[in-house]
Amino acid sequence: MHKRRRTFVAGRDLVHQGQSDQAAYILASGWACSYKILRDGERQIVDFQIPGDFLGLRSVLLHTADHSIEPITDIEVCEVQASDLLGAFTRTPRLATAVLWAASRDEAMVVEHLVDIGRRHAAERMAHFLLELGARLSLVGLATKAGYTCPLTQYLLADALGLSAVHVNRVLRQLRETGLLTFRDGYVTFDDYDRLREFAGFDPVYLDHAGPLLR
Amino acid sequence: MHKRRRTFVAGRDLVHQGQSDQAAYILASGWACSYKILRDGERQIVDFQIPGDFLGLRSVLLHTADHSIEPITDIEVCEVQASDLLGAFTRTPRLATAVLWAASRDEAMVVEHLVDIGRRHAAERMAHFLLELGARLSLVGLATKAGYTCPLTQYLLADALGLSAVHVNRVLRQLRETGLLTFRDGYVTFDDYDRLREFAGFDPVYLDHAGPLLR
DNA sequence: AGCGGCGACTGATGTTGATCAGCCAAAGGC
DNA sequence: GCCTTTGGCTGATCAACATCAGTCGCCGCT
Repeated sequence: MHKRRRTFVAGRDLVHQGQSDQAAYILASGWACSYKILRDGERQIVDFQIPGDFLGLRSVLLHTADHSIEPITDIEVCEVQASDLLGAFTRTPRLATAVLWAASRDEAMVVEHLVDIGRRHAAERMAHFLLELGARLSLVGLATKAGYTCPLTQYLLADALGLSAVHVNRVLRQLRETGLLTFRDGYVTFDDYDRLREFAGFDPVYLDHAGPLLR
Repeated sequence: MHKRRRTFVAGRDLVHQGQSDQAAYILASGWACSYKILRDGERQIVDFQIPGDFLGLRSVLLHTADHSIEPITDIEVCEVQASDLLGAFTRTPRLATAVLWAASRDEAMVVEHLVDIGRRHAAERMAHFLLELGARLSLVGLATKAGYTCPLTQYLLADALGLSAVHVNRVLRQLRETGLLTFRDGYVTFDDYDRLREFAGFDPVYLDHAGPLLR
């Protein structure tokens, strides 16, 4: 499959809401986020993408981007042409199953964020979110049970969790003071992983470590 | 593909959170909902399914159900065996693309619900949700711009929108009193479709009427 | 006829998290 | 050296929505 390596700088949109006939990308290094903007200027971040994640798959399949993607840090990606991707499915059906699996995993994460925002209060929500991120990062060797480096600002967390930046700050303080987790100077530390897991009701089955090809 | 026709009664779960090696279903008649239960008994409904929708696709691909599915009315479904589905992909790669498209559309809807709950206030949220449902129903001939019959209770709406049942009631009253929409006796009436659309900021591009095979 | 259950509906009270308004430290531009 | 920007942090006030505690009408049961 034809893959072109490209780099993008932080802050400049990679995919823009409403664009059509978009390429897809695989994120090689750096962090990005996918989000939607509403009429009134409010922003909802749907998910953060970390190295190894697929970017813009939905834009390709639906022919038009229903969301934007912005690099949070400078990033490197491999570009995958839409036609190449769809063509490869006919030649390698197993690839189609694998991509379908990846899409399902993405959807499961979005569902979990929906539950976060709909039914967990701010502190649980934050804890659950940072635990999920940790679990995903540890799959690519970027986190341990102790913690991970994390380039997110409190504003980004607010837009992802449906909170105000002010409240994010208070919630982080609360989590720090109760000895559950510390987020400071770009580093997340799990001060008491088990109690934190219990507090957030975090159950990582939906991240499905197994992958599409086992069984 | 082997398809077995089955019926289920309202209220008895079709798929249960944590089950593995589940079959998938295509909903032939009736309504269902997919939801997650939290430790504390709170429930978040992720989406409602209407005739023509795929049920439990994610459970098949991830090998284990991360959510439950409950029929809201008595329903009829066609059962599709997991092995048949995955086998068919290798014989008919186009089918894989079609299913991938369907999965992307599902994900786009979940994303829209995330935006609903994260960044729209209760009345906008309700309006947007009922408009989306109307748009989906009209694709299968079950709704017009005037309205549609809708078996949902206020409790179900509350669990879907992340509100309390009490507040759902108040919001519905408000929408009725401002002449936007009326939900009464199992029927949703759009009293002023254009103003309602404007009010909710509803833009149905993500429902992608085109389908996977055009272009 | 009487009872129990369910869904719609309402007023009073309480809490969560938004908003406003501001401070401080670090980093970069000129 | 000064000015501006950015991100983290805080107290005071306020609105949205939850919770509690009911009422009412309808239906099916015995």
